[in-house]
Amino acid sequence: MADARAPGNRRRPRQSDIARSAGVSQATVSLVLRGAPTGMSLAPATRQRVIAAAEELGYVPDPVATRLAAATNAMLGLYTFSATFPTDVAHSYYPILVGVEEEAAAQGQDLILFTGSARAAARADDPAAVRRVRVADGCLFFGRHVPAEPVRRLVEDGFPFVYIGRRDEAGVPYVGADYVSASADVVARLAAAGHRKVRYLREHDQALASVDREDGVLRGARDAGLDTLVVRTDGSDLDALLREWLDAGVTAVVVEQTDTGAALAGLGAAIDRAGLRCPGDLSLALLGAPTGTRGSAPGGGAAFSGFDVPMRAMGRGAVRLLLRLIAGDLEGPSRRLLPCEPVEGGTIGPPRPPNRTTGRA
Amino acid sequence: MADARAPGNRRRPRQSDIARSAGVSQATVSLVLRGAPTGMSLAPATRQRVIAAAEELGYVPDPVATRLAAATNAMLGLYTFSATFPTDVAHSYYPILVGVEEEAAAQGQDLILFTGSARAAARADDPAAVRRVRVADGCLFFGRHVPAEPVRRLVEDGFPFVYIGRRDEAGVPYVGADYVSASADVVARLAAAGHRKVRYLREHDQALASVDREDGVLRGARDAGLDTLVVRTDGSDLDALLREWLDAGVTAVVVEQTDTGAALAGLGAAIDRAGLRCPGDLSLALLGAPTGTRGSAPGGGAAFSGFDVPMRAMGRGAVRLLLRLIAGDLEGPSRRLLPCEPVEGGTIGPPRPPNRTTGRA
DNA sequence: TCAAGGGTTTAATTCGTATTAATAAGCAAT
DNA sequence: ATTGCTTATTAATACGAATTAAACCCTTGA
Repeated sequence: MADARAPGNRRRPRQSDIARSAGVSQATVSLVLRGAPTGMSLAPATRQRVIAAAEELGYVPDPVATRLAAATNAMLGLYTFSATFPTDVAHSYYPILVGVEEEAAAQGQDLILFTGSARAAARADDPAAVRRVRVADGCLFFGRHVPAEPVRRLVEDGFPFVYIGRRDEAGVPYVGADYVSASADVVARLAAAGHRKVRYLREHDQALASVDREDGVLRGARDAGLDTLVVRTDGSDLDALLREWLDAGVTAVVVEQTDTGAALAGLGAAIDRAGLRCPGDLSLALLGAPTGTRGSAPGGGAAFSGFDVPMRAMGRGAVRLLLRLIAGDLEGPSRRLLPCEPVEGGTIGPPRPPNRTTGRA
Repeated sequence: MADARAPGNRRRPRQSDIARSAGVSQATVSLVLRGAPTGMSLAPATRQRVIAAAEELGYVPDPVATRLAAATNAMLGLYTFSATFPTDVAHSYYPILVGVEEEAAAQGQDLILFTGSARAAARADDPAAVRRVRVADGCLFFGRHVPAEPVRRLVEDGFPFVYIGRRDEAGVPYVGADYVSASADVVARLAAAGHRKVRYLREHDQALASVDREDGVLRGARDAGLDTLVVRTDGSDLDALLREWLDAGVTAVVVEQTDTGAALAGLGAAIDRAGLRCPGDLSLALLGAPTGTRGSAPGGGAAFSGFDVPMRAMGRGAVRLLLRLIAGDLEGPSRRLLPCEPVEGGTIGPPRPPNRTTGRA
């Protein structure tokens, strides 16, 4: 088991090889390459010889050994509880990865994707596997289904990590999005456009992101004095519900955007089947608009009105926060909520006059 | 720097703690927890005591130490030479990552993205930085601009690695796509549709992928006895060229798909400006069609005809090959070209009759 | 000449686990 | 009682680098 080396293969050079080659001790090699502590000096000639030998042999420090000796290795972990690179292009999380990668690269940090470990952990139902993240200097966590216990242990051990997305657990650092304010703001915009009767469509999911949006919607509705109702759906058979809403004088619908997009897809299908136009017949707002070109709404194909989740910024911010935690020089709070940019879009208009008839029977 | 431990929490338990608690040696603990080699037996009572103590203390093995002792670390590297890591889904290489991650996860391997190192290497123009990939058990390389020297060193050292994309250098294992056959096949399809006069538009790039496509086009044209000409472009000002072609009786154009997409974009713009329809006025074929929905062609918006680069399969295949190299049990060749799937699309039609006038003056 | 001092280098130890060679203990047979 | 043979356990060491205390120069100054 020990020998996984391909045949006919020189061993990776280590510090002792350099030492022998340069005629010094391993300790000296470490001091030269790692940098001597203040007050200790190396002879320039020695330094040169060591560096030359290291170059000659193609030495690269073993991050595992480095890590075991309690230093850092310029590697950040990324532990996701789903695929890191989503196969489905419709998957909405990848801008986070873009942000993480951008910032990590800018900071000279490499990235370890614990996809193999995560998969193994899930398959074997082995909560201890999360510990593997300790090979990195610190780790980003991301995803909905997170085993609480192993993460609690990481906190306890003082291992630096950051969640992407808000978390409730005490002492867990995170970088999230301020869904509450953003959602309230969307409702306020509907109110400003003249809407009085609004419905909020969400999924059955218990995720914090969903809870926050609902909180925001309710807060915005209360502040504006709107008639609002929260409805949960799995996205199927929304035709009757839509009809009912229209008959009751509802003029605007707010939908949450999730990773599955079930609620949105279901509503969109129902709107198309009913032959409704947006925002002519019905105003639509999306809490968390998908980025780029994929945001064409049903009933006319306009860009969704709503807000933009700053996913890329979250990724970047999480990396920055993590690096501060690793360095230990954290002054401010280790929990941050980033503001969501309002998206004007084209699906919010004035409310449809109650007398006008809808698309078709 | 040394202390990454949060203040005031106890050190996490290690094997020696269990040993003390159970009244055995550390070696025994390791043997119990890890499993003794065949031929060596543990007393059931001892085993019980050790397991109980480990449970009691909440022991979890330190993966860092485990790997330091075990020599292989179940980590595969991924090093790209492009300016930015293709985490953006819009990037044409993204499916490769999907494939790599899929297969790595399935094999229980974690993935190290050397984005930070690559960036640093590029910035400092330090070819030695590539050596950092040795922290992984093996590495995948990917990208057009590859510093030859450090890679040659890796070959020399016997470090297991695999290129994604064909390489000329001797002894470099790769998983690529058979652009030659696929391109020849596309030309054959044009010939079968009745086209006699065809132009091939490519970029100035010297990349092997471009060379292969041109070779394939030329081979296909020769086999079918077509009148063919290769034209290089940077994608700008193709209007005059397009006009010239039409006047000369050209009825089909083949374009290469690259990471920049410059040639294709330029031709598309020229076609749109000329008000041409595809395939009514001109047949189009794309060598390496973008996957999914992004492939709508100019002059009508049909899906491109051409072939599909099996990027996902390349990613998966590269991981599999790399693991075989690492394990050392390689029987077959370490160079593989995967076939490209032909894509029917809607931009190849019968040639336009020579008498009919084109879109506009 | 010896001691003191400063600049350089190294021996020794640490990190936590895996593994092997060696030891100890138990028991049967001689 | 001694040898021989299992079975159970441990001492010792490797893994590769970081770190500290100690040793080694080589000058100066007395």
